Amino acid sequence: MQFESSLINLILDALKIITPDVKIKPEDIIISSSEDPSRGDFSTNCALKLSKLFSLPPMDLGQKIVDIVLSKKPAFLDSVKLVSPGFINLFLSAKAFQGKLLEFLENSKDYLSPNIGNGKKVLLEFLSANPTGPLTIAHGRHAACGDTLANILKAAGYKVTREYYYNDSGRQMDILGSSLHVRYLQLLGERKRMFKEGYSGYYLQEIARKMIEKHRKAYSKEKNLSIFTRFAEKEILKDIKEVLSLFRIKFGSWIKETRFTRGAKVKKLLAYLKEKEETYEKDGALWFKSTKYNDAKDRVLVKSTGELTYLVPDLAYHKFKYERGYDRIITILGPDHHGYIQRLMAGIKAMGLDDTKFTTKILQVVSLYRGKKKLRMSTRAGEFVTLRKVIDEVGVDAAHFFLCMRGMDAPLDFDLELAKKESAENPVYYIQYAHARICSVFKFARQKGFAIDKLKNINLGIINRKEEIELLKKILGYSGVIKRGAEVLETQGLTAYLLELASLFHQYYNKYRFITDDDDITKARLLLAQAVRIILSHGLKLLGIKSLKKM
RNA sequence: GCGCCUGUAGCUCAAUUGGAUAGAGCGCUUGGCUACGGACCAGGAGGCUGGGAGUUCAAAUCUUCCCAGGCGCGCCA
Repeated sequence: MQFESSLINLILDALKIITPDVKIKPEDIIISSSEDPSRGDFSTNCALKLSKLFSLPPMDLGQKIVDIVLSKKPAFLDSVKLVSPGFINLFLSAKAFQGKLLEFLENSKDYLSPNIGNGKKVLLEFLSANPTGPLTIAHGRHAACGDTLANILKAAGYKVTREYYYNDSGRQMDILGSSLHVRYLQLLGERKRMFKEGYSGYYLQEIARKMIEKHRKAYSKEKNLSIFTRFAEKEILKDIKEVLSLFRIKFGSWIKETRFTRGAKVKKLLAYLKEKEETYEKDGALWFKSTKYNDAKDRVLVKSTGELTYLVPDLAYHKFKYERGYDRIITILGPDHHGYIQRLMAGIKAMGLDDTKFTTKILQVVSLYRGKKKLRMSTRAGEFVTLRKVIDEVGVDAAHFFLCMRGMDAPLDFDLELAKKESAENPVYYIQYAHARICSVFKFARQKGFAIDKLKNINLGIINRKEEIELLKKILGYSGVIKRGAEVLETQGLTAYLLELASLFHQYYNKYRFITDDDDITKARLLLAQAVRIILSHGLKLLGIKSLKKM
């Protein structure tokens, strides 16, 4: 069991003694680890928070809690101190920490995975780039963050499905097909110019070349351009999947929009909304009363031409998400979609679905720099650095780390030149180096006759130096980081934590030796290093980064 | 104009979601390699958290008004 749980129970018991009839839940007691040693190992603000409920001044309530806790003298506590304005600082014994190290090594799973998910099913939709061009660095951020978030959720005990939804029809896809058509005819020698809205990127020329290789002139007189759309879609998706595979990311589910544009599903959905009086007709179009659900304005569902708007298949898609029985449905969207969320939410409510299961996260933009120069990006104009190129330049590991390093709602500056120039001092190398260093220590230890997996009769009482306790505290804090990441749906807590852990390890390494003349000390310290290694490796894996034995 | 996001050290960003003295990295600067890997470590300088008012034991965090930047506001997708 984690220290926090034991401490919460301790406080709860004390509160029960003070006033038996006041009901306090474990969630009401917040135990936080202290960064300043003078404030103990952990502290709680419960006396401040609960002072009104108990109608006692914080210091008085705090004193009562402290008195009761002290009277019990639990073995793992050294001392308890009340500090103005009402914080209670808890000092744990070194022995308590030593015991946890042993527990960690014997059953590390419990300390790596907080299990707040309880096997609940989560659908995480992310990336969902339409197949109109190669993936860019912005897509890379969606891919890296989404994937790591899925890993964190899984580590926290959820069952996660990664889903990719894309448009394979509609105006943009038509333009894509027409653009390929132009390139195709150009390559066959026709004098034809790319139209204004067309996709003029180089990749369509390559795809046109492939089409000629495969079909020669067969489609030179073709009037139905959907042949071209399908061909482009297929090639671009192939490229996207290839890059994702390079980027070590795998989706469990790929969903096409056309699945929801045809057949009975749409008719049924529209009929349902009509019956529930969520719609009305105006100017020959069918409107959705989304303002009923806090949308800024009502939205068209069926255009006066009889065509569907984007919203309709998307609503059908979200209904499909619910039909598959997920407990939570999370979608990561780009900032250009934030205006869309309200109407989607409105639709979910109008369809009678449980909107509390549904969460959207907006992932902010990435600006790519080469030194001071900002690189402009436009898929249509074909001006961009592809994700593939970025991976080539800075490597998969560094790319993953940098893209997961910032909060989702903070815009990210990604400087290629800096990433290359600094590659020797990259944070990701700093962490990987800590891991490699530990492996190297183990190798040396083995030569001296200490095999890490065969250590027995360890006297962990030797682990009692300030730096060692600090490392242990950090180690034990890992599952809390995972828990929090799963709660707030962020990746950057994990990257920050791993940097801190690596830093503590490097500090320790520089100050103390692992292999010493004293066998007991050697063994105990090797076990400490092993715990650090297990966490580094686990955390890096969640980030899609390799743990290296040698660098 | 309306809506969303952002504003913290020279730069890029944190801050246990309202906690105690606001922290890292880069850059700048002073030091440290005859033992497990120097891709490392120890120290220093650098702040009115964009500005004002409010809420309370406690505000970078919440409310409100300004200022600055980004994005969105189609019978596009």
